[in-house]
Amino acid sequence: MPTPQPITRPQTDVAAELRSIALEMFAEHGYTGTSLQQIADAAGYSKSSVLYHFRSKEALFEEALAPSVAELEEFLDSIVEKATSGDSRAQFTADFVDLLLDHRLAAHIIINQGQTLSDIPTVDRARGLIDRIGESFMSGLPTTKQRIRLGVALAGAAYVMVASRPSATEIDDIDEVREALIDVVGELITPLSN
Amino acid sequence: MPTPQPITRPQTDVAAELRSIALEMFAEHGYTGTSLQQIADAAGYSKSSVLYHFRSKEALFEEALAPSVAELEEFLDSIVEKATSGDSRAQFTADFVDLLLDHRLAAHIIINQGQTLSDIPTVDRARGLIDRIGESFMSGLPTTKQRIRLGVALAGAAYVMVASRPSATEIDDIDEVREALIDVVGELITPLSN
DNA sequence: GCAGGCGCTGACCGATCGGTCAGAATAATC
DNA sequence: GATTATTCTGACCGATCGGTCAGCGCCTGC
Repeated sequence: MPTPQPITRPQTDVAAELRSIALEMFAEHGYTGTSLQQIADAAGYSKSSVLYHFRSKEALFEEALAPSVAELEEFLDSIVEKATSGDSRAQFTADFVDLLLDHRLAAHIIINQGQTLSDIPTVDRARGLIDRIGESFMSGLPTTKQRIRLGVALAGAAYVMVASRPSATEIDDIDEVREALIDVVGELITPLSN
Repeated sequence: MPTPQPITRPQTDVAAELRSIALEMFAEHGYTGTSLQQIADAAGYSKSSVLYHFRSKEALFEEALAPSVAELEEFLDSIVEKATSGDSRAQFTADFVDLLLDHRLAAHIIINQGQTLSDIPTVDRARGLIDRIGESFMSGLPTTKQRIRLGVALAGAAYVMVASRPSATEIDDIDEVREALIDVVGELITPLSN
């Protein structure tokens, strides 16, 4: 007999299911381009039911994004601890690419729709975190060239992850993508002279 | 007396004005996030008036995007003529960055909202053109690594141009941006071995 | 059995969406 | 000045938007 969960641990967490489906649809069709009705239909519930689990569309959006943003924040804090230990640069790049890959839907949303949705707190916070990457990683005031290299690396990586050719990334070539991304991001993010 | 235009050449082309305003708003708030009412208000006309000049919202969107897409197509044709003349690589990169800068709103829309709006003919055509860049520029079948480098370059550049820090790109540092973009795009797009 | 809470839903709300249409206002033609 | 196009607009349309609410079914604890 499998250990029965003593406290409430619904084997099918409806809220989590909705968050997952919503995140996917927000990434694919945009926040304004996705209606609660569409999310409800995709999940097999009624619109009212979605609004029973989440106060509003914006609340659903924020909760769907929150875990990824939290992990990004955690990642940044761990980076600051290590400071700029020099040779950990390569490790940072690999970890960062893995973070992006793990949260590619959220990353895609923040990068592509970030400016549009900057009045949503979680999105705004995420954008601030991205700025922190630049500040902490590049010594002192970043030059225009450095800012552009970082921007190209972030937006480019986010785009490639979701838009990679036809549809969803196939599992068998994800390692190839990962390797190529680490390569190109590392190249862009390494602070060159000037 | 300045030469009076013999045929109708309205000194203030309302349709062009609407296209311009609409393009800006579509880029900033997304296609689905921008309503005809908002465009009309921004232009100082009524919604009915906008629909007098354009058959539909989608038609306005397509016409606002069309000139940029046409110029991209022209650019690609001129590239094919030159074939791969080798040393013109640098020239290509500079021309390409200039093209992106000249049409940065349209580029931003196509890159960021392209997959969402791929059912709109002009957008779909533009995405096809972008694919052509990859095919024509990289010899034979592009490897995963090459495709990713191109994707990063395109999406990254498009992002930087519109999202470049606070708001609209200031005129005085546009040369600096241009230079940095040419540098980074050139670096990414140059087909390395493997 | 039954009371009560939880998950869920349909009906409904005001607002706004893209779009139509008849007609007012303006400009051009004779 | 009268006629005719050309712009432009308010009123209106059905559909959909995000969101509210009363209540239905169902499981649980007594």
